Amino acid sequence: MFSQPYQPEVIEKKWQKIWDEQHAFTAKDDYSKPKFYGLIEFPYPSGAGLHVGHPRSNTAIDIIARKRRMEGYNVLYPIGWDAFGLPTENYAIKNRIAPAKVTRDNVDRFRRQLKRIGFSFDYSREVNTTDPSYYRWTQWIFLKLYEHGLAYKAEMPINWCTSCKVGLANEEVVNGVCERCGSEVIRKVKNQWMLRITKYAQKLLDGLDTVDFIERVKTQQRNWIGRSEGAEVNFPIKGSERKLRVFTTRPDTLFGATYMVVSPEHPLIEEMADHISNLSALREYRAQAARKSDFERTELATGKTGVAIEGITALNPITGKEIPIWVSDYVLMSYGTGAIMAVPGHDERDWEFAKTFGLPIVEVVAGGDVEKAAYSDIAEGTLVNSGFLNGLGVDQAKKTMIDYLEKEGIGERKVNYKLRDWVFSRQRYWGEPIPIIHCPHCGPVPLKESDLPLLLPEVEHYEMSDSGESPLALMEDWVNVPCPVCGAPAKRETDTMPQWAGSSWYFLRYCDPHNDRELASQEALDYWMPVDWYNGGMEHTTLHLLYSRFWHLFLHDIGVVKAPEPYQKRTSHGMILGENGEKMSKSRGNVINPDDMIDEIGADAFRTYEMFMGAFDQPIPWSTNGARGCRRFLDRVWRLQEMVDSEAKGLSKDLEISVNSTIRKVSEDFERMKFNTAIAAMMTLVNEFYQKGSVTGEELKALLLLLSPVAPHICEEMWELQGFGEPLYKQPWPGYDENKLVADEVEIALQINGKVRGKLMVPSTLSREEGEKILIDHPAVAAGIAGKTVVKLVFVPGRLLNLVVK
RNA sequence: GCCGAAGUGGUGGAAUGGCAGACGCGACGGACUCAAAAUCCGUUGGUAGCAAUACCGUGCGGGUUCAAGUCCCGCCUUCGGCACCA
Repeated sequence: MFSQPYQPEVIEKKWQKIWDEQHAFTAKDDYSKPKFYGLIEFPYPSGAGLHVGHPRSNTAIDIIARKRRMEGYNVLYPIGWDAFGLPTENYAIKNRIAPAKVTRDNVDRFRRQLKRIGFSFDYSREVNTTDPSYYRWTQWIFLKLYEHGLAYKAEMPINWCTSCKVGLANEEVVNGVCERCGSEVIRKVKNQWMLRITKYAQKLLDGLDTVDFIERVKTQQRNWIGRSEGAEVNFPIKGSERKLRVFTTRPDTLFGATYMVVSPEHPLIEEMADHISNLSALREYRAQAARKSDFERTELATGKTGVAIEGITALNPITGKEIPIWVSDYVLMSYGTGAIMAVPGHDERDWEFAKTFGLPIVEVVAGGDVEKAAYSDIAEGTLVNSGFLNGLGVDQAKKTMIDYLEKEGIGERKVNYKLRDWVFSRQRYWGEPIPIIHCPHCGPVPLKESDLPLLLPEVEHYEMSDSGESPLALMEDWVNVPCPVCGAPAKRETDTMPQWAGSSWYFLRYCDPHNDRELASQEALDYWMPVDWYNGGMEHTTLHLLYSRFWHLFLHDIGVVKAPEPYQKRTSHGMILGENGEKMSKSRGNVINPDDMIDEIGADAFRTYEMFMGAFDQPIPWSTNGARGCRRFLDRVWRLQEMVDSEAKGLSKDLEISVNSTIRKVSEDFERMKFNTAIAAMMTLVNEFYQKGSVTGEELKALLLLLSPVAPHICEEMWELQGFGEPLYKQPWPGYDENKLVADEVEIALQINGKVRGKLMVPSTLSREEGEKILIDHPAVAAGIAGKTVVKLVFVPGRLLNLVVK
């Protein structure tokens, strides 16, 4: 009689050691086998340690990776550390410890925590973005981007904390105030490194049609890129050669353009300063707009402000009518041309502005009432008051107008994107140094590839300087170098790269992580890429996921990688909330620590609960009782060993169907990430074993194989205790018998007019005719149809018989 | 305002247009125990009924269908993201 207790704390350590010693999960460099590359977002090793969100993603792909190995694939399931970044630097400043040391400690703790959960990572391929042998290649990619004109320096407004006197990353600005000191954040123009991601806007959009990403990821990226089609049109300025160029998506409404608006920073104002009579008012307005914080700007988004430019007017190029030019901060310098033609009849913002300042509103699309509201319906409206466009629908009018503009040389077709270039500078210490030297004679000079990596020097203080420059600026020995071209005294770039740099290509490094000649060998990249399945958080959709696609598209264009897109499939998990249904956070006091949970119920039960708690793609509150329920389930699985019938061969007759259909359901559900229903199916099977009171060796084998990707330690241990042979991780994934999925007899519902009147066991091969007879004869049905006429009979084999009567 | 996701028992959630509530949590009852814990067995949407059973029930209002949680039209609410993008 089997009586050993289930002790996860013992067997989990035991099997982790065995897997480790046997290199069970090491990806092979055998490029002849079919491969599977599963990826999760590599963690940022924060001081707080692992939280319960990490294991949700990791376990999901771990299940897939373990299943793929059993299916015979050569599997790459790597792990690494995205270790540059602000929290580490801030912690280092506060506690006076070197960031490199903080990172080392945090990585060690994270690795220990992850190992405890039993993920089948290939730890021999670990990468760390702060390792010079890694960031050497991050810098190399930067040089390539620079060489191809995709990295440039520009005056860009950044977030500026008025109290700390430092530039802040967007992530550090919370509700318009500084995350650290709580004071106001304004826009300040600084010289910044930029990456020309906008050049890839169309490719980033087109690529989405070629990959298997969940729809909401595609939609969010499409919205973020924000493609819009229209035209750029030149408006002459009266009595001048200067033209004012605008972008519009509604060229059809050109006849209704009654004024123009330029953004406060528009160059027109200074260029035509001589002709403008209220220059000081305009400059004052511009200064005011600059002083506004982002927060204020959105707060004020309801009301419109503006100043008319006095002294110059524009001409509507179609009607020839003279129209005023205004300045307003609702027009952004960073989109389109920084100037618009205002059509108040058919644009809500223009309408509001016109009403505020008493500007004329002309209806050019009939269908609404332009005195009451802007009419912007493009599907219904018909053009009026528009000369040669009259009577046309909006779509047709757009085409006709653009053709006309191009023929007359007034304007041309144009596509615009909301996507902005990527601000790539941080005035921070803990990031990759940008490998550029600024020479007073030669301008920016890139380092030679052979001089990489450009090491991050050790400094005394990690605080930003008073001028808002990186701490590197104070390192005179490091900063002052001769120009590599002319030898004149020059200075190194002191900004560092943002955290997104290292994570934009880490999946390539995993393919060949120890290569010191190239970022990865061609063969390794050809074999492993693209990533077959990438799971991660929705919060990265328009950041990391977009940035890394951009880098990969670029690396494809310069011949480093074969395929344009890095990820074949992208899925996303729902966030785990606290027990009270709120987001987990220290301040709310509802954080669940995975270590505590594992101490109580073991890693296998923890993994099982992470997958069982609910639909994988939905946000879901944590329930410690629910997690304990999963431990109970594993206890029941363990105790199956007390009821093994060692005499019985194969599957017992009455469980054949259950076992086969469970194998099918679990196999299919794992692929669809329906882990909760897969586990439910296994619970049901275990309940059936208990009903029967015994289990055969074959039945137990099937269960252990199915359960092993979810709860690998207990399954390995039971496999060994039962003497089933070679370790479980080396076993093939179970198949099922198509002929053993349906019972000979099935229960069907008997319905009258769609209402259930009875249930009946019938042979599963029952024909429509036989069914009809049975139905009519059934007492419950006979009573229901007495005195009525049968109109129709609906027969769904194996499901129901429905009689329609009148 | 725009985009997206979602509203089902006390609770987390199941359900290719085909018997709503699988599986788990909680609760209740029973067995074992001196007792408790653990474990095992059972009950658990609502109303009425001793019962068989009947009626009602998937955010709200309509519709399509023999049949709707599921499809269509019109709303309401919650959550997430974006937000003056011309």
